[in-house]
Parts: sequence; C-alpha cells; structure tokens
Amino acid sequence: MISNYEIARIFGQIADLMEVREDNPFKVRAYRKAAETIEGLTESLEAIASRGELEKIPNIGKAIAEKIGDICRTGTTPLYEELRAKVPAGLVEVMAVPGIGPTKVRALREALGVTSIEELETAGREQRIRGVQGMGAKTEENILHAIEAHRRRSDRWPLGKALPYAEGLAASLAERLGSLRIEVLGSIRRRVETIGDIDLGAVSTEPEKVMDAFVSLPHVKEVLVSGPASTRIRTNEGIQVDLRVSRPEDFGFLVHHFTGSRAHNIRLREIAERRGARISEYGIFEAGTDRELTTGEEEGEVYRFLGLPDIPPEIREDRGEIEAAQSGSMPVLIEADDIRGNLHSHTTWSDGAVSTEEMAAAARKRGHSYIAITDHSKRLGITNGLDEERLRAQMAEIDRLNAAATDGFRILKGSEVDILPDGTLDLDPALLAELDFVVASIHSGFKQDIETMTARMIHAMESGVVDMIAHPTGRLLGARDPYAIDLDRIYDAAVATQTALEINAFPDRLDLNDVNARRARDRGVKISINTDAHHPDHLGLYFYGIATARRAWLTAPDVINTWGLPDLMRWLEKRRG
DNA sequence: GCCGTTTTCGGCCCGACTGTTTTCAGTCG
Repeated sequence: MISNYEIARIFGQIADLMEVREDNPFKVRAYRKAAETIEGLTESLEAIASRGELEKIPNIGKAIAEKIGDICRTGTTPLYEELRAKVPAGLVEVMAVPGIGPTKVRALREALGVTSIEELETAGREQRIRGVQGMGAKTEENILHAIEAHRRRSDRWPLGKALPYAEGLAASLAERLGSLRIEVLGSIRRRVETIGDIDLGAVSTEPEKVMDAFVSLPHVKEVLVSGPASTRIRTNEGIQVDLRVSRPEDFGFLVHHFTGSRAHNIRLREIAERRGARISEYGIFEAGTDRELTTGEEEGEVYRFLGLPDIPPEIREDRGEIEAAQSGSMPVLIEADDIRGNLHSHTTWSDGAVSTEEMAAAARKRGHSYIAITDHSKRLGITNGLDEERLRAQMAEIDRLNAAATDGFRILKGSEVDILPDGTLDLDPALLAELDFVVASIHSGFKQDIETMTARMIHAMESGVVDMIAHPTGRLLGARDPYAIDLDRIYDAAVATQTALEINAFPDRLDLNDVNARRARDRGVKISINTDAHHPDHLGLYFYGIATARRAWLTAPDVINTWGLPDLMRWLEKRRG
C-alpha cells in the first residue's frame, strides 16, 4: 500500500529533476500540478485506480495515470528512475537555493562543474562564479548569502505561531503610520496548518512612505527585495515577510491576489480570459489593453465579476471549490459560533490546570451549553490518570455540580481512556458504559506496524463504549509524524460502529487534518471538534479547530458538538444501541 | 503532459525586482 502523499512526492521530484534538465517547462508544470492535485485528493489513488477512474481526476491524463499504476504496483516508475540515474542528486538542492533556477544551475555546471551545494559554495569562496557568463560579483555574493540562509532557514511555522506574529507585525506597522488598513494575507489567511512566509497588504496612496516604515521596523533583520510595489524582508526570527501596497479603490484585488492560493487564482484567470478579461492584483482589465473593467475595495468584486458566489479563503485551493461555485453547490461552512459544547477537556483530576467546576464555568462564559470532562486514565501515570475508583469519585462530583446548576448547563461525565497496545481499554468497560461521553486515544506504542495499529484502534471502536477517537493520527506538527495507520479502514469502522472522529484543535495537533477530515466526512463519518483544553484559556483554541474544519469543507451538521444537548444525547443513546 | 462553450493542436497566469544587460532574461510568488 502506498499513500497519496508518497505518490505526490514522486511526481514533485520528477518535476524538480526535469526542471534541472531544462525539459519542457510546461511538462514540468504538468507534473507539479498533478502532484498538487494528488495531495488534495480525499480518496486513495489505489482505490480510484482499481475502479479505472484515474483519468477522471483533473490534471491527470493518460501518461500520468499509467505512471500512478506503475507506482502502485512497484513503488516507482521508469521515468523517475531514469531521471535519478541521469541527474546528480545534489543539483536539485542547488536549485532550491533562492535565486538559482534551471538556467543558472546549467550555467554553473557547464562552466564550473558544480553538482552540489558544497561545490557551489567553494566556487563562490574562490570567486570563480563571477567569471561565468551572465553572472557578476553581485550574483556571486548573493549566492553565498543565499546558501547561508538556506542552511539555517527556519522550518515552516505552525499557524498558531505565524498568525499571532503576523498580526503583531501588522499592528506595529499600522501604529508607525497612524491609521492604516493592513491585512494578513497568503496562506495564513487561508489558515493553512503550517506557513512558509508571511504576506501583508496595506492600503495607501503613498506606498514609499509605507515601505520606509516597514523596513525600519525593529523586527527587520535584512531587506531582501525593495521596490515601490513590493518589499520583502527577513525578520530576526528568520521568517520572510512580503508587503504589498495598493490604493484604496483596488485594494480588493490585492487582497484577493495575495490570499491565493496560486492554483485557485490561475483557475479564475482562465475563466476571466474566456470572458475577454485579465485579472491581476491591480484590477480586472479588458484583455490586451489597460482598460479597467471594474474597481473593487473588497475582494468579493472578483467573484461578482465572474458571476460566482464568494468563496471562503479557507477552501481556495483548487480542490473543487470553483466547480462548486459554478454549479451553485457551495457548502455553508461551519463557524465558531456553531459550537455548542466541548467534548474533550481536562481538570486537576489528571493533568489539567483547574477544577471541574472552574472548567465548566469557563465553558458557560463562552456561551456553551455543555462540556464533557474527559480526564486521562490510569495508564498515563505522568498525567495522574484516573483509575476506576477515582473516576467514580469524579462522577459523583459532577452529579453534585449538575444537581446544583440552575441554568440548564450540563457537565457530561467522561473519560479520555487509553487504548492499550493490544487494543483493549485502560478502564473497565462496564464503568465506561456508565459515562455520558467516552473518548479513546493512543498515547503509547507509536511504533507498531500499520496492521497492528489499525486493528488496535478498530478493536477499541468495536468495544461499544467508545464514542469518539481523539487525535486519530497522533501527529505533532514539527515534532512527531503520524503513526502508521490505515485511515480508510478507520473511517469505515467509524461509520460501522457510529464512532465520531476528532478534529483536535490544539495548534500543534490539528488532528485529523483538513484533507483527512474531509475524506472522513465524505465517507459518512461524524466529526467532533474539540480543544483538548487543559486550561480555561484553551477553549479559545477553537479558532484553529474551526479553521481546519472549514478547510475540510465541513458544515455544522457534520459536527456532533454543534448539536444541542438533546440531539447529542439521542445520538449517543442510539449509537450505544 | 494536460486540456477544450472559438481549438484534438497549440496553447499553457500575471507582474515585480534584480543584475547584467545596452533592452532583457532569470527568478520568484
């Protein structure tokens, strides 16, 4: 079994290798587009291939479909192997150095025999680059600088770090200039789970003034690009920030353009072209002329011009949203206000920061009408996990608190029970059956093989007492890969046993992620979005869970904790048979 | 290599900035 992710990686590498060889750039783009499309697919390519429907996927034609078949059968495809045999491994990395593309790679290789970053650096130190046709001392200096930056470039930032940082940067700039409309755009605005760089857009009729203020911010380590329309800096923290400025009447086009994604924008421009129009960050123009066809302070003008409904930023990935807009079947995406209660939270009974009563008060304050208290079970000793006796005591406490409540708010008795390596649960199932809401999750034995792990989780779902699986893949962004698990089989088991799967809203989890959650919902799985709160403030993390759900195209009815308490209890009763 | 409400062949998004040019190619997003 080979995952879509791995297949997409191979096509991405084919594109890289072909680019180094200066093959037809449109062919390179075709492979790259295929890789991007595959990454966004919610069904496994193997399943699609077994139905013979690969060529129905956009950007997959006869040739790439055949190669997908090769990869499913053998793990690779002849083209990939040929390219790897012909192209020195180091060249792809040389091209990854900012400022070096296919042409410079070839020039450097032909003139200096450079086939790796190390050789490139040596050539630069020995001042041999400046002798190459089309390159001077400045280029040589830039290359050496770029290699250094490339080596210590910071990894992608999780959204939970990038968004507050970008908003702080925008606020600092706005403060320096008095009042200024400035927006965080790019992948942050689309709420992508990790961010490579930050895009800002500002409204001003004096762009030079804005750019001057921007490059003099204390955050700035170096200025990478500097022009009247566009400035790029690197901050002390090592992340790149682009700033674009527009006059007010065209700001909507700038916002739209730099929100992206690129793939989404390209599709829109193709649609515009068929209507004789050209879309750019400056506006919508008659094709081949500079005659502006419309102005727009707000980005919605782009969609209005094309006769489409607004498309939310979170789903602008060319993953079917344009077709949905054209056919009038845009989903009404879930919003933060739809959440009625949190079904995964911790207290001082295990590793939480506050008491049951305080956590419930925090949920009330947010306007929720219920909360499930789901402390850890005994196996997780480090969290002071509850055994049967302490769980009974906590249940009694919750009964007392509920009896004293006068506003209809309800605390649900729950547990986050460990799924042990053999698939059994860490607490007596008879006791778990007395709870209102049982969360089960994996916190150990991450190295089990895919078959064992999948069977282990399914066994837990088939226990009859588990209502939801928390953070189903166990990944920690930037820290721990997901464990090996066959999610398609998990989804099928979740439907068969009517077990919900979680979108865990913690910014370093976001698990299930966008693509997996969309796939799960499409297979009929019920989703629950939870903060996994260990502190009252963590209830604010719903922002990230909702962002992930919106990127997964989820609507409120897909998510069980958007339901009122009576509907939720009815569903729980029914699923427990 | 993919695609099609002008097309099964001939296209393939659009614009900014930099450096090395002497009017533009390369790279990037």
